[in-house]
Amino acid sequence: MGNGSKTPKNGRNAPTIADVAERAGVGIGTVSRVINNSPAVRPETRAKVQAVMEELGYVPNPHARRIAGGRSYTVSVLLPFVGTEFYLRLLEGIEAELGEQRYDLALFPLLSKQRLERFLSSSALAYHTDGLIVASYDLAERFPGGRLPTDRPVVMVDARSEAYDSAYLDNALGGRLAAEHLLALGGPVFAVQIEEELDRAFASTVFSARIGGFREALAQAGVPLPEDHVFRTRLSAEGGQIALQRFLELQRPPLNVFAAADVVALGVVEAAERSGLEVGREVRVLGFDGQPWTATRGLSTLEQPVETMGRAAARMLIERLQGTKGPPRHERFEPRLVVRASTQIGS
Amino acid sequence: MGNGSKTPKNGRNAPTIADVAERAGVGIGTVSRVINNSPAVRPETRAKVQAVMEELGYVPNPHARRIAGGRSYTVSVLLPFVGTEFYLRLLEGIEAELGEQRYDLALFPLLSKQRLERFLSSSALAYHTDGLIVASYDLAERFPGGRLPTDRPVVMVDARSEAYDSAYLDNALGGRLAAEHLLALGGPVFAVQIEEELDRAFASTVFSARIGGFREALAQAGVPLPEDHVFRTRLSAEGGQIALQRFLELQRPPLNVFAAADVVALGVVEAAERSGLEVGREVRVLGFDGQPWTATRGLSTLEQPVETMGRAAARMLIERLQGTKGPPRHERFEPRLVVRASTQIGS
DNA sequence: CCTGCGGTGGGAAACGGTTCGAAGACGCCC
DNA sequence: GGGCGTCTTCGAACCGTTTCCCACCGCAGG
Repeated sequence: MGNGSKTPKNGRNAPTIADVAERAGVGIGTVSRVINNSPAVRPETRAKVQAVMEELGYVPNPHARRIAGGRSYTVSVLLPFVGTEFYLRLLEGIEAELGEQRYDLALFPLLSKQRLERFLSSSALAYHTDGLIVASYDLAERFPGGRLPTDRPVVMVDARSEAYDSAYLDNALGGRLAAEHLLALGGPVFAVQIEEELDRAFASTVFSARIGGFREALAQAGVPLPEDHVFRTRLSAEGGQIALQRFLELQRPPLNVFAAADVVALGVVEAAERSGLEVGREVRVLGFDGQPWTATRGLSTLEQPVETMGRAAARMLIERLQGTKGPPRHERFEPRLVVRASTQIGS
Repeated sequence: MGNGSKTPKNGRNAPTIADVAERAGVGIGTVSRVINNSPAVRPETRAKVQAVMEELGYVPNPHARRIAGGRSYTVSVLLPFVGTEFYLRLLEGIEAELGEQRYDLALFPLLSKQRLERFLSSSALAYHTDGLIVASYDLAERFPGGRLPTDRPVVMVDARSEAYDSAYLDNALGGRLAAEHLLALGGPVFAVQIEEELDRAFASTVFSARIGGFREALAQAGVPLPEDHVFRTRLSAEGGQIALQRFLELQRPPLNVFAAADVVALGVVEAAERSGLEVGREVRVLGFDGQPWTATRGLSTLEQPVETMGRAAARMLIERLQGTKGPPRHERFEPRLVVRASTQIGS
């Protein structure tokens, strides 16, 4: 096996920093500096090196980076193990921001508490990462001292934490906006609440915050929400279908329904259509999340800036990784009411 | 900051192989051989080294292993992004087997096709692992040539693939067993089928195989299954609730329901209880999966040896990693009927 | 013309492991 | 007693990066 002939193609042995250096006629240190955006490189040199990297398809080996530099340029993202589009969008945002800073991410689905603890303590995993982004759960509060047993920086997203930086949505505000909107339409108001035990391992509070804000705004307007106007279900479209059935037993159309999540709102719409009721007139439905498909289904919703929140979280983490000190910072985001056919008479 | 005093505790700087070697009075090569179960170590030496490793809390750095040895002793597990207990159990099995061989795993939730392709091609991730275990989807068939674009070994679990080793359950057999059992009870038979688009990114075939076997066995017994005796829903307990509602519109109790998944069967049970019907007599319910909680809920089910399948998949992968050649091997597993109160008259 | 200095670039050392050639210890045989 | 395997063990070399020290360059100032 003479290794005289280079095989820099996407084959078994990838090109190394030495290959790049040689081909570009510079030293390995210079290549490293280019990779790490060090300012101490002349623009022409940088361009030349980058061209060679491109040509050779060079990608720095993260394991080597980790071992040499102490950092892996990788962050772990801990996310609930539920299949919703929300997390897809959130990751989109996180990844966009991390990518610009040449960071990678490793996903860690939160399947069980046991697994989480193994992840955090036993260091044997592939998750030897520089920092953590935790989505949707305030994991910190379930550990003694209110802090995760790790010395790496942590940022919360879609959740607020006292102990760590966080980027979160004002869910209660969303509930209040929902109340205002539905009240303006006139007619009785109902709500679909969602069980917090998302995946029977961890509990989130977003849904109760949404319904809480809703209830509060209604009360302030002098229209309290009766208990039987609230239906609780697990997170599924079918739960929304059942909810509307119940509501129709109590009340003849027209009626207004606020669902704490778009998926559930979709079920309400499905059930209405199946019952031959006109959505937007006889049954008005307002969801929450702003999932992409709500536009084509004509579903009114409270849109949250998911990608933006993801980016914000990633940015905060990177700043911490670069040494920023100081008390936890919190970025608050607001949902935006998007009115579509499902809460508008006719088209 | 004199570093004269060692801090081998679980602090910032973990002990290295050199620390262990020094403390044990051996060379680093010997320590490495102990770590890797090389036979060329005297038992007493091995014991001594292991004692020191224990004492120091030494864990080999996977990045260093990867860089030095070419392997990372880590395998990726690709799994659908749905929050079911099935995957928890599957991972339990996989992890048990891998752990015995000193391998770690990195989870990769299959959120979208786009993300999968990035994972497989762009090598920049932390997922520089030695092999892949793919759960539930025959991902291979969606790539040109019917093979994943990777040269690392691949094993399928809970799915069968022509191109790769696989450990899978005979779902059709489960359906047939279900049919036999329900027929023996007497009375009309219904089925709840589940949408294959588990998480709207990838499609699985397990549910249609289950219902397929069910239908086939019924037909053979001369009791074909009418179309309106099959209700389709997404995977959720509420879907089961709605299904029973529909069935009760067509048929007065007693009736028998086979649900293609335990979660859905649970919904059927819930709906029956809410309607004041006696489960096991007026409504008989049979699930599929053998989730741990079925025991306490008295739900009859087709139990699958999930952990065992996971172990089998991991074992096959490790063998491949150790150089085993040859055509794809397939391990077939069979579900086992567990009869409980939900398909038994009285207690 | 010499000196000093900021801006660049080169490459040795280090990171924490694996691997492999070499060497020591020991027992056996002639 | 010397020759020769076998069984263990040692530690240097290496994996692909980062980091740091030093050298070099060109230019302004004395």
